[in-house]
Amino acid sequence: MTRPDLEAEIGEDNADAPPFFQAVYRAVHRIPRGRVATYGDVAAAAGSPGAARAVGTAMSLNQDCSKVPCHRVVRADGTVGLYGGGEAGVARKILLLREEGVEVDAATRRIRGFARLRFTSFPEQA
DNA sequence: TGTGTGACAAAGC
DNA sequence: AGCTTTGCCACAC
Repeated sequence: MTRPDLEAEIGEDNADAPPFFQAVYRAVHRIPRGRVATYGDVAAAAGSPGAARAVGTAMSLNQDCSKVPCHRVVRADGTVGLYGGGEAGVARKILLLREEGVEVDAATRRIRGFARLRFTSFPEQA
């Protein structure tokens, strides 16, 4: 993949990130609107099953939210998890999800119909 | 090389 | 249904 292609996919700034982070960003880029994936799902798609924690680190350093919709990456227990900016960030994450039709319980922060909305069929990487 | 750091996860209680 | 270990991984220093 050429650099311009990479920049178009994950953003110019993200194109300088370490290899694993780039793989993560490319995977997250593929999560369809209105669907969600867990940190573990993304780790597996990026080629490192079990690296869920490292995915969280990658998300926290994401430089281009328009190309890498990290609000669609949630916890395996069905709760939305964290987001940059502390509590206000989490509120923003919930809002973004709601805008694409993903309903989140305000009290428990659990995604309604999580199993149904969970996206795992990432295309196999070239 | 070794250590510390998390937007996690599964198991134990 | 919750809270607390314990294990995990890639990365930065």
